[in-house]
Order: sequence, then structure tokens, then C-alpha cells
Amino acid sequence: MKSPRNTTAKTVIQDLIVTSNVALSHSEIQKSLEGLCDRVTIYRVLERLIKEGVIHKIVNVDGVVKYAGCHSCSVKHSHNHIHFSCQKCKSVTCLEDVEPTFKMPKKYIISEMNFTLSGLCPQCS
Amino acid sequence: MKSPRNTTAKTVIQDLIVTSNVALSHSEIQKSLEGLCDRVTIYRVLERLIKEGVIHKIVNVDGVVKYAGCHSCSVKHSHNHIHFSCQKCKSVTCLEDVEPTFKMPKKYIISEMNFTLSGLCPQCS
DNA sequence: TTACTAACGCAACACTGTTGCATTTACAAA
DNA sequence: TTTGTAAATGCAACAGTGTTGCGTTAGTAA
Repeated sequence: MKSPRNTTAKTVIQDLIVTSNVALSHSEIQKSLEGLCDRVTIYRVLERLIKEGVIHKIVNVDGVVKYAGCHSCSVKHSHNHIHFSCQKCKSVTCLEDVEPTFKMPKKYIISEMNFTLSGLCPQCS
Repeated sequence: MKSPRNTTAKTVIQDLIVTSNVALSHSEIQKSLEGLCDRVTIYRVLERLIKEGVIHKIVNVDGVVKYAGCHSCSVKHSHNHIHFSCQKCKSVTCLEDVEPTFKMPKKYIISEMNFTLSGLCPQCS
């Protein structure tokens, strides 16, 4: 019987991401943990949390990978919302209510969307 | 007088990207060049071509950076179109005609957009 | 408490991208 | 055509990010 385990690292990392109002990068998480666990462990915990549907992965316009909690995922698990990336404070936030519309050419089969806007967030503007 | 120079590397790389119907990554370009020039040179040429407005940089949903020619940029230089990323053949194409619409919350100032859709391209579907 | 194995730490590695510096070379001016 | 300048290059070294293998630790079911 393969059963997942709740370890200290997993609990702390999950808490950190879910309670944060902005998406966090691996290095930001590592700094917060202050040597609580190894870098590799953080990668593996993040991987597990994504598989469990607790968090989701965001690739920012600048290529920086961030992780954010899944808030509305219990209702419907889709990440087809817009992400906003602030060019000043570098924060990435999920705008879960905003859903874009567009017309696609035929013959394209769409299974995933990734929409990121950049500019200034309410705090920085 | 600071004047740009047309070198072999620049000419070949520019040709490669502009004539390609899909966006190319640094490593794909490097393979095509077959040792014509150094990796670093490719990075620097790409940087220059972006500054000159000949090509533009795309960060795919999986974080892979690709480069594509600017076709309609002579008319209006905006990259607010959708990019399509095929999950099968890994190709990235610019859908320059598709412009998405959406409603943003107040207080956000938008200066850049990055929309990428994933799925199957016409060739793979 | 014990046994099983998920999860961990550590070392090593691959890939991507950047920087400094000496050398080469494109191109404008003589 | 030749020459001088600095744009562009090659090489070495480095930093950041992410992955893999393997021996050890520790969570949890029995």
C-alpha cells in the first residue's frame, strides 16, 4: 500500500504557499525555510503538492517558475485564469475571476492555457 | 560612430529564425549552426536581433525560451498575440491574428501580455 | 514495537544564461 | 587599397535552476 506521508517539510512548504497572497519561487521558499530541509527536498515536495492538486505551477513571462495555492480548484480544477506579474515588486498573483475570450483558428486542439499580464500591481501603481 | 555590423553568425541566425515557421530555441539554433560559432555568440546575436526588432522572445508554458521572427512588426510593433505550443511536436507558433479580450480589475496597469495556449497543432491533431 | 517504504540528505551532474578579457574582423575613413 | 577603430567573437569561468542515484532517516500501518 503506497500511502503519502505528512512530513514537516511538506507541511511547512504547503502552509507557506497557501497562506501567501502571491506566488512564490523555489528560491523564495528556500530562503523562508532557513535550512529546514535540502533544496532537492523542496523540489520533490513541490512536485508532490502539484500532483495532489494543492498548488499549481506558474511560469512567468521572464521564465521564473513560481508556485501558488489552488483556491477555487476544489470547485472546478482549471487554471485557465490570468496571472499578473508586477514589473516593480516582481510579485505574481492569480486573478482567478478573470477569464479571457478569443477566437481560435480551426484545427487547433486546446487543452491548456497560460495567460500572464505584466505591468504594475495595485500596490505599486 | 557606433555602427552595427553584419557578421556571418548574425546573418545565418537571422535567416534561420525568420524563414522558420515555428519559434526556435537557443539549443535548436546551436544544433543547426553545427559549430559555426560559440554558444555565447548565439546569445549575443539573439540579444542584438531583439533590440533591432527583427525577432522576439517567447517563454513557453514549460519555461523553454524560444525566438521567432517579427512578421507584422513593421506595421505595428506589438507582440500581444497568442502563441500556440504543441504538446506533441513541441513546436511553438505565433498566431498573429488572434487577439484576446478580457476584463481587468481596476488599479492594475498593464504594459505587456503573454498568452500561450497548449494542445495539438494542425499537423499533430 | 516492529517492518516497510515514503521521504530525506548529500553528492554529482546537465542545462541555461551571464560576465570578463584578450583576440579577431567588419567597415568607415584616409 | 590600406589603415584605424571598436563591434563582434571565442574562450574560460561562473551562477542559478532543476534532476538523478544512492544510502539513510523517519512516518505510519500492522
